[in-house]
Amino acid sequence: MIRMTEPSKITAVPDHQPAAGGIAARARASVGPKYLSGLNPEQREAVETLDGPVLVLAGAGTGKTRVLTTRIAHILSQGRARPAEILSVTFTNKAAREMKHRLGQMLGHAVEGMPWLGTFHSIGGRILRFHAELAQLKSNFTVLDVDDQVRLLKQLLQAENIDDKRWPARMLAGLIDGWKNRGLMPSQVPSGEAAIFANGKGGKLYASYQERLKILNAADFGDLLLENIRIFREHPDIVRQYQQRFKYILVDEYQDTNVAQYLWLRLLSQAPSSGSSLPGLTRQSVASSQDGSPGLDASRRPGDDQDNALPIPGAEKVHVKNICCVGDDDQSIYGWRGAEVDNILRFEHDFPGAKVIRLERNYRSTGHILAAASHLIAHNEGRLGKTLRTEDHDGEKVTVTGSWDSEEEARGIGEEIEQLQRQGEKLNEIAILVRASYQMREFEDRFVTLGLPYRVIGGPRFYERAEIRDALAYLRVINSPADDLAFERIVNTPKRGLGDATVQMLHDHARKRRIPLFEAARAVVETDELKPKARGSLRDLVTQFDRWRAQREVTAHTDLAQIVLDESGYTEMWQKDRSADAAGRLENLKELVRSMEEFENLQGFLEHISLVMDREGGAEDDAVSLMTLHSAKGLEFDNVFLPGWEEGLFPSQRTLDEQGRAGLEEERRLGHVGLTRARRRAKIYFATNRRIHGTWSTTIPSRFLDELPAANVEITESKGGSGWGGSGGYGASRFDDMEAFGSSYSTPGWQRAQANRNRGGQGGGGRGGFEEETASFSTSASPDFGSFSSRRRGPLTIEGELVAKSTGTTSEFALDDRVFHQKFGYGRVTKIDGNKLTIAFDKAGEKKVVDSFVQRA
DNA sequence: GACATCTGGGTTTTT
DNA sequence: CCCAGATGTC
Repeated sequence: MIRMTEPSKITAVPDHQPAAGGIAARARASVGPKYLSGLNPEQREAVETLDGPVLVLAGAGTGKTRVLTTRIAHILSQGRARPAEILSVTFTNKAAREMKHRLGQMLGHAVEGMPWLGTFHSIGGRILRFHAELAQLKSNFTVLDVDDQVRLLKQLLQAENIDDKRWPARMLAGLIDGWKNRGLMPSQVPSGEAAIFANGKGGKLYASYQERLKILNAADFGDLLLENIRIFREHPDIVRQYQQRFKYILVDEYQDTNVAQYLWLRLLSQAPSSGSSLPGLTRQSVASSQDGSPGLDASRRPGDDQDNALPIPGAEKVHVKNICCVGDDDQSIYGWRGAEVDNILRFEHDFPGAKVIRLERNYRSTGHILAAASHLIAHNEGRLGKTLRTEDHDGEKVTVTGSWDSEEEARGIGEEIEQLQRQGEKLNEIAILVRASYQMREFEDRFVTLGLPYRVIGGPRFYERAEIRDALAYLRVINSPADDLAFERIVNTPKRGLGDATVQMLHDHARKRRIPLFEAARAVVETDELKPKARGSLRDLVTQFDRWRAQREVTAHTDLAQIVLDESGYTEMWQKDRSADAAGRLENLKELVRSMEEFENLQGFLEHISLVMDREGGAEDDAVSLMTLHSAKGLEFDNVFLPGWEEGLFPSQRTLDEQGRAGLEEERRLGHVGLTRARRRAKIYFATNRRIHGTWSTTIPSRFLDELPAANVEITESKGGSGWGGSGGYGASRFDDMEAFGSSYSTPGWQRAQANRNRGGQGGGGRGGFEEETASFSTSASPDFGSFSSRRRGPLTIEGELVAKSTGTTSEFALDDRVFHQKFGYGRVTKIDGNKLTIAFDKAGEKKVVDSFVQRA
């Protein structure tokens, strides 16, 4: 067994007595229910401590989900509560689904009766629908997504004559979102903050935005919780009702909660008997050792004053009931969108008498990987401190590999993946985790060339796709005629000759009479204010909607959706579209209609679509996963590649600039998350030159590399040779004074990296002459590429890889063939080399691809 | 009103 | 460099 020797930085909680606890646990284990067997003593304690507040600090890979689901099973089987009396919140639908699934397995039947297991937003939305009238909404209100929000704000800005170039709607949306995340209603926004937008109009805009939402019978994501909080505060009888209902509360990923979610939980977690105020709602100052940036600090904290003023009447005495929060402060990576690590750091203070349980036994990674991750995260100061340990063997060391530039990095990783594949590794067990999504393209290009199957995780979600949003807009207008945003979205989609001018006049008309756009349209077609052509198509549209609404009564909602898509000409619009992704979009539309079957009716579907629709699937095929570090949280792979560990990219310069020390610590946690995704192999990369926004710049290795423990890390040479060209002209490193764990590294590569780093400063000009086309060669086939420059300039290198990789068989394609590629669309074959084709794509430009990836068009 | 050209801006992402 | 939004032209 390997034990990390890193001492806990903060030990707010004494260690539990291993002897006594262990014996007691073992004694119980022999008689306990079946679902408890196989839990280690800490996990078991987390499951069995049912009374009072519990914080489970669950490090990466320590069986967090298992504890949560077992705890629910335990509560149920002990008869402590019925399924409908347990509130269990997660952040993502995926996590909620996973819990439901595992619970079903554990209990041996599907968990139909857990209506309150879901995401914060879906549960908040559910509660809000019950009390919609208290928020001046109807229970069929629409949930707006960011796009709708921004368009609405744009309209408000126009109405106020504010230049939306100088004051972009998107920025205002971000501000409002931030306020809502902090639980602030328009009247509670600190005046200083409200004033920063549009010369003091920010607060007023927030207020009028809220008014507009009510008129549109709509709520945004933030409202789903904020309106809950307001209703709870203003109606003690209602909050009491929920407090009584929820006998147990479980929270997943507590480190990611924001202030609003925290307040919401506080309100629900009080014992119903006390209609009391909440101590601990005073959020002043927990130690803020990690807050190094005063400016940011000031902007993050002002909400606190507001929190102090919570208008909750009643006695002092508080009974907090059985709330169990599970989280890992070391995996808090969403501070930039309002998550408050403080929530978890302050748990014991907020919930007096809380029991804190640490899960420190890692069941995922090998010794070296865990040691590297632990050592890295130990550099953070603001943490509760955990000491992860594993009983697994040491395994392979974490590797650090430097390359000349990002192309070489991608090439090297591609080769290593092929190597792993030859060793029998499943591609599904290989992931590349990047800091920023622009890093992905280089890998995609490379994989396409190699013919290596891959999938990108994350990216635009299903319901964010234009075609889905369009289809939904049609259905929204049918369901809710007051939904102006939806109407506006589809009024001229597909093109009907109803452009800006027409819409503008509908707006005027609607505003004058205070009616929705749709009704305005109905009225306007009776007049001759529009040109005959526009008038005709608008009349047709109104008639169509009337007909669809009538059909709704007698037609299944899935059929109706299909009818609407067909009759509106929307399907046809994509059928006619010759672009590469049209086929995929039609497929998505089919998928949308199919997914409607799970819902009772149109109303039910629309209520949930914006909250629970996420893309899934595609996991059947064996493919390498490509994603950001953020979207990797919660996942694990045998083999994890971590490219781009360079100053500026990772840690991200922008985070450092904006959030200072706290930002650096969050970046470091991101590194920790990345490493702990790996079960057996973790491979880190950095490049000396990287192209950012089109220009090449020279970079220096990430300071995080210095923070890895030398004993668990192996420095390897970049495949294909000498790494660093170091073109001089640097200033002193900012990090010379940082503790350098890696200073004892002795391989040539590392020394060169160090030498380069110590000369390093901010990239500055290194615009090397890399304009030449990618030198794609296969190292294994070309052992003697000596120096970088000889590789770079030699024309043969371009052919090297193609020759090496060619199958030798003649391609079934001929020059000038018209072909279609899933990703790049249509194109023409310009060159053939064995099974590798060079294709000039209509949209995507010239690419080299393997012939099996294209078909004749 | 529809299409072409231009400019500016560019982490991370859930709901 | 590459995309989205905004402006300009027919």
